[in-house]
Amino acid sequence: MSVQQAFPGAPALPGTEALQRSAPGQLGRELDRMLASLNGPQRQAVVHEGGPLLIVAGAGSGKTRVLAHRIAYLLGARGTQPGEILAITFTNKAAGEMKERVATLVGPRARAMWVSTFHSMCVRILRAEAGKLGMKSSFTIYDQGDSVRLMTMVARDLDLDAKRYPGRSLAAQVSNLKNELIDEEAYVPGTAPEKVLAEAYKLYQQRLRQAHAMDFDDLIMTTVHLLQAFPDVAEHYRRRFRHVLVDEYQDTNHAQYVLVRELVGTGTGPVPPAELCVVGDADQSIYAFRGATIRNIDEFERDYPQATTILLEQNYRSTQRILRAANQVISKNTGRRPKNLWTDAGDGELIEGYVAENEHDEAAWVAEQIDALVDEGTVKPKDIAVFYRTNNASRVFEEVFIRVGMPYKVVGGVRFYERKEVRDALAYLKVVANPADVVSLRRVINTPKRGIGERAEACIENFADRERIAFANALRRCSEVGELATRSLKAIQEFVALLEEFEQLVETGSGPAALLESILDRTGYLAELQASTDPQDEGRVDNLNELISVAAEFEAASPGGTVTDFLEQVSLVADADQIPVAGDDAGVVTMMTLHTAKGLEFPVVFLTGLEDGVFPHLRALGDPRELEEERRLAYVGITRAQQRLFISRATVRTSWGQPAYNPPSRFLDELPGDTVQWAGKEPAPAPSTGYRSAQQRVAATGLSTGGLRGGAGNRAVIAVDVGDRVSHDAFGLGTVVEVSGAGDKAQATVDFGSGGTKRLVLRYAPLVKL
DNA sequence: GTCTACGAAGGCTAG
DNA sequence: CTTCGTAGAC
Repeated sequence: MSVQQAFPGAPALPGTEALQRSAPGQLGRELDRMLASLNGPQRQAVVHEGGPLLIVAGAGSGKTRVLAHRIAYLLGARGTQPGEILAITFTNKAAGEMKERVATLVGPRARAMWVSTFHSMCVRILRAEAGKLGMKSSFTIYDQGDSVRLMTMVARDLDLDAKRYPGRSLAAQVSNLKNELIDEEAYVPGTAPEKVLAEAYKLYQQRLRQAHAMDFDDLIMTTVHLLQAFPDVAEHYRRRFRHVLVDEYQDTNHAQYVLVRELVGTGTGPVPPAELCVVGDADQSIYAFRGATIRNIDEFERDYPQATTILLEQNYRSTQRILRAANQVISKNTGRRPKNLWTDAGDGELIEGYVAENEHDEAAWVAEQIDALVDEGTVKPKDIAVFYRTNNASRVFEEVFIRVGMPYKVVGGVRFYERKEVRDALAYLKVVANPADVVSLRRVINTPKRGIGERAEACIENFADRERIAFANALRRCSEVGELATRSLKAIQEFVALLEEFEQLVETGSGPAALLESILDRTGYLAELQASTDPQDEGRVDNLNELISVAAEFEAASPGGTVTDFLEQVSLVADADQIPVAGDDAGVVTMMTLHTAKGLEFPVVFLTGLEDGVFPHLRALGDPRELEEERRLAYVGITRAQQRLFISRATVRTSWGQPAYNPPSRFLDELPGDTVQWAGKEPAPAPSTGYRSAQQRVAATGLSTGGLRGGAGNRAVIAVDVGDRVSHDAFGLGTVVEVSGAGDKAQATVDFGSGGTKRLVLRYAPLVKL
């Protein structure tokens, strides 16, 4: 780490004449006050000039503040123009907040900065440079669902065995290749399955091009290739962005890493390299599954030999006790740069733990604790967050919260934009904005049912192939197909007329909201839902109304915004973008996955499902590297808590419709013993008798538990048959060779291969059926 | 030819 | 427990 220039006191203000004229002296005082509010390393990070800067920011060490202040300092004290700044954040929400913070410091000219996510930034560049790539600037963005659907179509066209090569898996592999910047030309397959993948990759890319579409990973990869293939384009952006700031650098993948490098430049051309500032914490890297690699942060100094590293270890968020727990857990990971978070905030209260009988009991306990905390009057629901490892865990909490009348919001999960009706409606918009978009076109061609079935679709496709025209054009020329039934032909003609009507609407200046309303009305989509007796469809109507509101809001916020612009905004939203904004009211309890929780903080945090097989996730148990990632996830979870941390696990949990006896999470053993106070009893594997579960207590105190399933009296035992493959936490994989007894006394003899043959009581054995 | 109902299969985290 | 694919009914 290089020695930093001491805080320069009252900084001179070179090159900000305009500002100084409008606010003489005031900006200087503002900057002084701003710098004085930072600690030493933070201040160094803010005022650092020149070479690449790595800020290793521990959890809660004020990195967002440092970034915002650094930008303000660049603008206020170093004469940087807002247009020269590119800041890349993790979510759109973070980008918005960053912009706002800077705006309060330097005024409305902050608007000229680029503050966005990687994906938004790439879309912006790609739309501007689409011509260079032979694309229309109104290209459609395919999300994961679209990619999988397209890949499934590709696999079918290649006559691939759907069992061996599911679209989902092929799409995932292609995604991984793109994250490594390996395009379909560069990919060199070795094995037979890889050759199949290569074929699928090629055809998939061809179909994307025909549809004028890009998938999520294309956005990054194509931007990199654009910058590499067109030096003039690269130079243009390098001239423009003299400062590149990247947040959450530990979550960048290879493609994003190269993208940053290309934007910054090496200075070998006519433009000197931009000033690069990255912020991150290797201990909070939790996105390996989408290609993120800690390497990027660990090797920053090797990638940029001139780099300066600044370590932020003082934590302004949590109590010392919470930090001690977090430090202890993360210290079990190997090969990490040692880091020790500290605070002068004092010890704080003990972490409270609870061993629940089952997941319902766990949820009831959480609800009970929240109720008590809110009753005390010290915290409001909005101060409280409940975290879980996987989205499906939210359901049980929702059930209990609804029952006890606790206001809450689930962030993420079955995301709004992934709901069927919302996707259908958006698919119509996509088709209108981009008729070449086959995936969307085929999604809506018979939605709602209008008598264009599989057969008719195949006829059109054949015709399109024969005539070498696009599917959309074949539809329009359906009368020439010949082999179509009159009935189908009529249906198709009506559908085409409908599409033309919508296109007409856009040409006459309708915005996305009006178009959406017209689509839902004229296609009969809304009418069908309203006429339905299915109670689920009521919610669907609500969701569609919500979507229209979103479109109306979009129009209000960006006048003149096109349908394409609206679709872009909608496809790039993140889970974390929908976290409720803190107001003056009591707000609601927030529930989310640990992944979504990254970057957030709450006075009170509940960390649930601390069981081996849940958290750490089952898929990570056998893999030390994945286990370390789970541990980082635990570290992220613990460090979200400001004042109070509650942790819980369930002795038995229903998963996949089967009860599973999960052992305590190994992370529990890694917590310092004196930081946790276990409620009710010691953390023992078997539930003892004679204590009342939270579920029973909730029932007794009038917080009715109604018909909670899987209660204490209704203990289910894992059902296995001879020949079943099972997994045991300690013994590994095995095969059931004998079953005896019934109910609680049921036993199974399991052959664990090299692990020997064991006789297990199913009631207690941590056995999972495969 | 198209729609609906049933059985099988796969299940995490996300822009 | 959900989503997908395939078989039978309209």
